[in-house]
Amino acid sequence: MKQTPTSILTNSNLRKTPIRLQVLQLLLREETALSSQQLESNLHKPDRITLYRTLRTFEQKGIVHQVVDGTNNPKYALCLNACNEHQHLDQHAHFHCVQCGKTICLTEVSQPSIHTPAGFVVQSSHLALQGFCPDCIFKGKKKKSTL
Amino acid sequence: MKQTPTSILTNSNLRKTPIRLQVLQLLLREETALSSQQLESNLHKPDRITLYRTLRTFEQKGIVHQVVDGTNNPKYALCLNACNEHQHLDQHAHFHCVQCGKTICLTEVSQPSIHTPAGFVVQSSHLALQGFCPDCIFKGKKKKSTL
DNA sequence: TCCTTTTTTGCAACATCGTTGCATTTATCA
DNA sequence: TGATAAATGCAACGATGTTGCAAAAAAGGA
Ligand SMILES: [Mn+2]
Ligand SMILES: [Mn+2]
Ligand SMILES: [Zn+2]
Ligand SMILES: [Zn+2]
Repeated sequence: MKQTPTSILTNSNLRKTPIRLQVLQLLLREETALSSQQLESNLHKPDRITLYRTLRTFEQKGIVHQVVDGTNNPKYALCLNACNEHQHLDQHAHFHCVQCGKTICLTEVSQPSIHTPAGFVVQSSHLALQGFCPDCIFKGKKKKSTL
Repeated sequence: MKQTPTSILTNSNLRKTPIRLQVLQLLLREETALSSQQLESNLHKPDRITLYRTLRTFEQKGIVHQVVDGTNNPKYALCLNACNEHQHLDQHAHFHCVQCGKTICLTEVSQPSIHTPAGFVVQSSHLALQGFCPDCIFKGKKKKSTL
């Protein structure tokens, strides 16, 4: 079934409030991961604190996952359907375009298997790639998008 | 030749000031990457602003590299000798211990080669691993170290 | 529709992190 | 031991993120 803001909130037993619906709408429309600032500047009646709480709630419920893209500026993207309040299953790489600033989930690129030095026990990993996204390889697009 | 705080500053044409010498001493002694807060709390007469400027200068000169360990809290570690003011060559993975909080450069683990989707041009990457470090696999050590 | 219950919001207040401008101090070297 | 350039220390500011608490709003049943 296709996901809608309403269906997502219903499935997670969360009330349908304006900010939550708007955040989900933005994340569903964009294919990219968004920072809290990017979300805030695209909301209708934004309240910083409510947005932070919204994102935390979504993360706890398995609706969004926090993205590590190497900028030390946390981004948020929709989880795959398999995630829920008990576990996150978002083991894919992420790409950050140094030209337009977009951060993209590479859902088809799974975490590489690493030969870790003896004595280390790896539980999870983040792979963040930097470079040029398909839109930016060709000359035209130069400016950072606000979304 | 063995690196000392003094030799490092001399090689980079930087003046030998107390804070710079202390930061280098800490980074040389610890095998781990340290955050600006961790550094600050282990300095003798710390000034936050001077420390930030010190770290920025060191990064520009190829003395330290900023470490992405997945916590969104930037860490700093000494570069290999090959780095300089023109280029950084620190393409290794980093490990963050969820028990003791230490972040360790895995200099022997180089970046994995990734099969990126068509259209993306990768220039650099960060691989951050999370789990238990050798010191923390066995029961004893439970508390986060301040260094 | 209206009332009750529970969740969610909005605001104030605060903490941490990081940056810039500028006058003062200090390291370096002649 | 000065002269000079580099580095520091401080004030001031902006951005980010958190908590407590009273007010508002969503949900569901009467
Ligand atoms: Mn993702
Ligand atoms: Mn490193
Ligand atoms: Zn791009
Ligand atoms: Zn450890």
